[in-house]
Amino acid sequence: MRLVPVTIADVAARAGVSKTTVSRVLNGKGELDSATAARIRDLIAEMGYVPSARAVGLARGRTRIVAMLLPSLNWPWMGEVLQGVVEVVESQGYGLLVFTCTRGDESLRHFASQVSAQSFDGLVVIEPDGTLDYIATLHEQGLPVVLIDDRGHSPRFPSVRSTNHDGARAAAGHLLELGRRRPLIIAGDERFGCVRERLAGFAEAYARAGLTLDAALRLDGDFTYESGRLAARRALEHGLEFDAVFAHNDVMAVAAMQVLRGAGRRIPEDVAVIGFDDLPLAAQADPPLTAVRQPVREMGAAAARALLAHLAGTPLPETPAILPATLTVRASTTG
Amino acid sequence: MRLVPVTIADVAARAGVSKTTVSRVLNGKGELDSATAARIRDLIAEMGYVPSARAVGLARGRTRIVAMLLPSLNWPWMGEVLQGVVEVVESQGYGLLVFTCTRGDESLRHFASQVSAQSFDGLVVIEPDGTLDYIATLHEQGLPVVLIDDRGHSPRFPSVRSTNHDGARAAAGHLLELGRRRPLIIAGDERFGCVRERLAGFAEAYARAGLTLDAALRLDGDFTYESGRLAARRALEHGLEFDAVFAHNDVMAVAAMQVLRGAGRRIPEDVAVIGFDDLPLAAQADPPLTAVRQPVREMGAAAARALLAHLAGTPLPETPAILPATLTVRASTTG
DNA sequence: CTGAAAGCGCTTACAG
DNA sequence: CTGAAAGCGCTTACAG
Repeated sequence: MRLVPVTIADVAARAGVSKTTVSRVLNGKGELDSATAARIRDLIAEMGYVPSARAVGLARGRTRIVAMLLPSLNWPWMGEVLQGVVEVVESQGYGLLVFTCTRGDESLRHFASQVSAQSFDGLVVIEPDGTLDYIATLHEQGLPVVLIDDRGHSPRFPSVRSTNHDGARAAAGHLLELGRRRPLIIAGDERFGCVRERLAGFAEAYARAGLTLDAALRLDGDFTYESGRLAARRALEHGLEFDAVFAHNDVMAVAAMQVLRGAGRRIPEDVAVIGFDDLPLAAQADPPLTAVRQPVREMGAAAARALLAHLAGTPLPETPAILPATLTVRASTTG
Repeated sequence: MRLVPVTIADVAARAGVSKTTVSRVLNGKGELDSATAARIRDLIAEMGYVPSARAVGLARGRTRIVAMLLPSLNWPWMGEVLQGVVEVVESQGYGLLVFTCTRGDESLRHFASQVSAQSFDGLVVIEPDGTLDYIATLHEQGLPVVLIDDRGHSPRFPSVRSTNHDGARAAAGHLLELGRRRPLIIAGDERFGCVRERLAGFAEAYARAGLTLDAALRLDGDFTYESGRLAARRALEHGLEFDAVFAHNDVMAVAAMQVLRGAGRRIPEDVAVIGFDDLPLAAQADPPLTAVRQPVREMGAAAARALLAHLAGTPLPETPAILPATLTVRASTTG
């Protein structure tokens, strides 16, 4: 049965009409006799006819497929984003093609050739390192693109982002309420806009309270578990005095908690700890980790919705869509 | 430029040859004058011509797209599997279409319609709950399918799995070497073949050592963090005596560790703990968790390789491909 | 309200 | 070694 799929010609023949007519009931275009329309509809159901995606795509010049380009699927929150994208895409009857960049240039070549082959109608992207200009080029050439801006790029094409600044400010506000005046900051790489925003938002809340952050209390990590451990160890070795930790992601926060505990610091009594992202591992840490929640799944869904709306005719907004990052309080600060 | 893509007709016209000839150099079929071939090749490069995937697909009756069907992208190891699949698929010039089942029947309807529309050439699947028969049907109807058998289905179509039995036996062997004679087992749902295999493998090692496991020391979880905590709490409340924990995944193992520690048990001195899967969270737990490693990424890659080989003409093996699950020893047992 | 015909951009016998 | 023509399975002016 699958070997001899039914085509529009088969349906037309059995209905005794032209392919044009069948095509019309399929697409609901043009006025047609309601009786024959009903008859054809029944026949379609009975024969289990589904138009070939390939043929429709060629005839219409569209694939009804959306692509997602991302650095790697190994990152902890990548699954969440993808889930947000895929649900929206599927619910509109589109397919989702996934491209990864783990094999460097070769990955990118493969992706580029699929772009040229017009394998999809639009693109949602989380920037693989160093590809922002390339993506901008695609956008300029007319490929509908929406960026999920996890790094604070603020590009000159449509994007979705979250309030890194406000989220960090909320974290600082929470620590201030708890009377913590000497927070240790375990930051990410400052080349990233999101890192600069988080640093600024955090500092702003302290400044408003009339406090200046001690520059010595800032250590830079790279978002990995190991770098979180390292930062905490350094802070201890250098004899830094701090009563809180604000890490730029959950993994570094958890790593720091472990090191501090191992050194005899009580959490949160001696050191209150806050992470960023609020992945499942935050709630499952010991003690459960207070964290700024990034709505990654919603960001994926929002990006997909914007892209699909564009494909349906709505112009893409040129200003980024901004979703709120909010604080989730747990025992690592209020135990 | 993207708005007026170059076609094979454009290349043929500029080269002063027929489309047939261009097609031949594209596909390397038939013998053709090496000089003209070279000239056309240069022209193709110069014009940046890439054949339309839609047109090629229609003409050849193939899409060069592979689909992956899975329950949800939220599961901790799903990203790893997908990564394994996507790398193989991309390296062969195929595209990967991802389908999810988070929206229940509607998701499945969407997927089914894409099957009927012949949107892809083959399928890699991690079984969404209750779809095994449906997938078997697809296979019978001629759709090339490979199952990544995470649950021990042992279906009657091609699959990839890991040695649950041997992995659990290795875990037990390790505990026996450490002199642990009363292991608490936090199992998964026994409806899953993988759970039964792990129980059997674990028991076998103890039996060989002349020891019978105390049935009271087995509690059932459902692979979630909460169920791991609950099992550990129950064990404590019931006053069960145990000197080790073997959990059927890492998350439950970590949850149990936290509860036991909270109750004053030292790990590993009082209780040695072993998980299953060996996700990043195992190495990042405190103490680092000994775990049976499931090669999920390799399983994804193996499934993709088998599928692509089949699409290229090699018959699919009817016996499952079996990858080894091995023990990674860390401080939760040997601290 | 309906159909014949051209076209989407390729591939593939077939003929020379 | 090369090309004309048919075909893949649809959609879409155009005509009636």
